[in-house]
This record gives sequence, structure tokens and C-alpha cells, in this order.
Amino acid sequence: MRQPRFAFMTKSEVDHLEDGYRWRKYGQKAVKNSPFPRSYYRCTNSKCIVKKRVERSSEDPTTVITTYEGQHSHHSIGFPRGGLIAHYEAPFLANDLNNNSSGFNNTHHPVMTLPQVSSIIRNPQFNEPVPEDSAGTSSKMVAISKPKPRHPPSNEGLLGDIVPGMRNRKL
DNA sequence: CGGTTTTGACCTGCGC
DNA sequence: GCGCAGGTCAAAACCG
Repeated sequence: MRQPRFAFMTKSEVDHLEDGYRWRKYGQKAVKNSPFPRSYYRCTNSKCIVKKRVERSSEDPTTVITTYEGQHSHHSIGFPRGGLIAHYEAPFLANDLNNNSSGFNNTHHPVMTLPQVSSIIRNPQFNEPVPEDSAGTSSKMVAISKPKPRHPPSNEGLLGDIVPGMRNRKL
């Protein structure tokens, strides 16, 4: 069974990005490409088999590469209206999937504005070694977010709900 | 006391 | 068949 898998780069100083879901770390491995270890997280919900892989970019220590694998079968915690977030990101993701290699300003392109994400831009020259990207199931993006220490304000569910959203479009 | 994090060991897949 | 790299598990420690 193929898990919808996509990765994106998040400009943040903290590895532990709060995306509205509860994650439990189950492993950590050192990768050869990066001097930084890679962390493996899993959703704490037993019904949810979503896995998350957090890896810090070797070239940009301030950038973390987060790889989501699977889809949440529930909404984010502390954010009952999580489905709403899908409306924010779904079109944006669909656009990305349809124009996977279109020209785009790699400057600050405020596609969306969230309490956590200042701006999400697509980097056309994203030839970074994103190991999990191969087919069209993945989306490459760079999210410039404010370094969030912990505990979201109230509106969260940044990433989780976009997974079923894009999966709905693909499958 | 319960849940989470940490860390080493173990297992599996792939390449040589 | 062996070695390497990646991924997962499990026990102990730690924190709230």
C-alpha cells in the first residue's frame, strides 16, 4: 500500500515543528548526507498511522526537511475546524502538482498566510537531494515559518489536513 | 502514574 | 555473501 508521501522544507530553528498533531518520537538515525541526525515521529493516535521524518538540511542548518508519510484519519488536536485548513492548502497543493516545474519566483511569494507560516514559496530550482521525492506524489515547497517553540495559539493543523486533500485529488 | 523521549540493538533491503 | 544505510523496536529514564 502506497502512502501519500510528500516533503517540504521549513525554515525554522526548531526541529520539533508544531503542526497541530501529536507526535511521538520512535527513532533517530544519523544520515550520511547531513551531519544532523534524522528523527522519526509517529502520530500518537492509534488509528492514525501517519509517520513523520524530520531532517535538518545539511546546507541550511536553519532549514528542516519534514517528510510526511500517510494521512491523518482525524483532525488536528486543539483545532476542531481543521478541515478548514484544507481549503487553504488544497488548491495550492493541486496547483503545485499540476505545475510541478513551472516558472516561479523563488523570492518571497506569499501564497498563503497562516499564523505559523508567513509565506510558502515554491522553489523551481529545488534540485536538492530530497530522497523521498521521485514520482508526482510529492510536493516540493519551502515554508518560511516563524520559529515556533511549542504550543500553538489556537489555529493549527498546518500540514496534516492537506495530506488527505491532495490524496483526494490524486487517487 | 502515564505518556514521551532517548538510545542502542536488531532487522531488512540494496549494492557490490 | 557481505557490508552499508535506513527504518523500527523496546527498555529505561525523564517530565508533567
